[in-house]
Amino acid sequence: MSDRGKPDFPYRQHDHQVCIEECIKRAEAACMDHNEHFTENRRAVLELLLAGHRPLGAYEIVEQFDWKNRRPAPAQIYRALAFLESLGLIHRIASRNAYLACNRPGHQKGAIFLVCERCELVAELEGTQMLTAIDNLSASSGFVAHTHLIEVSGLCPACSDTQDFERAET
Amino acid sequence: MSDRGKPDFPYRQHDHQVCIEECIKRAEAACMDHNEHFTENRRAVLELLLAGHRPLGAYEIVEQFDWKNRRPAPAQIYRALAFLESLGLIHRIASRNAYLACNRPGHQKGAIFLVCERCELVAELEGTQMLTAIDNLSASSGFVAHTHLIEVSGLCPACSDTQDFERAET
DNA sequence: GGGTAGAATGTTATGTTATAGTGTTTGCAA
DNA sequence: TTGCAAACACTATAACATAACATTCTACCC
Repeated sequence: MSDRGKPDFPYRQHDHQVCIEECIKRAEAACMDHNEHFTENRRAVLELLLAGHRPLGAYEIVEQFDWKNRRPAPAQIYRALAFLESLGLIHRIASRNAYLACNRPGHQKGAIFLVCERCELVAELEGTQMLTAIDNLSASSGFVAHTHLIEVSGLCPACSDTQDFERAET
Repeated sequence: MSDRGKPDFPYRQHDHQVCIEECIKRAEAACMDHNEHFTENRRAVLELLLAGHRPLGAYEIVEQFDWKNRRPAPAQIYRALAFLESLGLIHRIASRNAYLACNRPGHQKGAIFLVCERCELVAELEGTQMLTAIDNLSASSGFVAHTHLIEVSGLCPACSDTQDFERAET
């Protein structure tokens, strides 16, 4: 990976194992807080999403799901996804019809997603200020904003660096 | 429709027939410019989308399509949609899996969509400044932005005004 | 006019994403 | 131990989208 002078793109030089463990811990805590169960099914789905900072389609999750040698039906995966999303533990990437583990704990709202067209890496930026600006713009039209969707497609630093087609590392 | 003090939300007090005609004219011109044909199929799809400032799903278009008493296959509709989108005459609303006629001629890029959760009306705002800000934010992470998706869900002025469930007018 | 190349359309089939509906199991508390 | 609610299992189907290939239309050249 070439780091020459590139700015602080998320995930560069991070310890992914620690990252995963922290996310799981946060998930457990969030379930406690909401008096919900962090069941094995839900945990398995979250773990698959945590494997990389790349969004997975629901059916990719179905395929990769190997807990107790079972291949669950889509409905089961969608239930887990809906649950995890309701707790702000994952996000749906609308432009890809895919799901991504959240890495901004405690900041369910106000994310901007940078989606790499080449390696599929997705960075989640804090965008509260941006959202405020958008809310103001909406409000000036008399529109009452509830939820926001901001997704940017392009090339991540690693991919815009390289000319060949190797994938950026997680 | 109650107008008391509400700001300039798009489509209020506009002549929709004129609006439609202008869009059709622009479509014809755009096709001329690009040396493409504005075929009856494409026109029919665009006209359906122009009927209201609401996004239609591809299969809604299939159902409403009555040109020459034929009911086209989805593929045909998707071809027309892809064509119209390539010319910037329509937009895809990702959060709804639906398509919307463009009403910002000549400004293919840089739109922000305000989607009413109640009446489904979609306003398309000029958001070039916002996009520049987002590009700057992305760039500070070393991300090279190509395309943007900004969709806001909420309530349009008419719907946030009313307590009952009648729909806002087109 | 006739030929022809490319665009557009017609048609069939299938791939992909998402949810509805119903019944069963599980965990927990009265 | 019974009863309840949450979660899960399973089946089916809805909803969205594209692949592949045949046919028709259109513009243009001879």
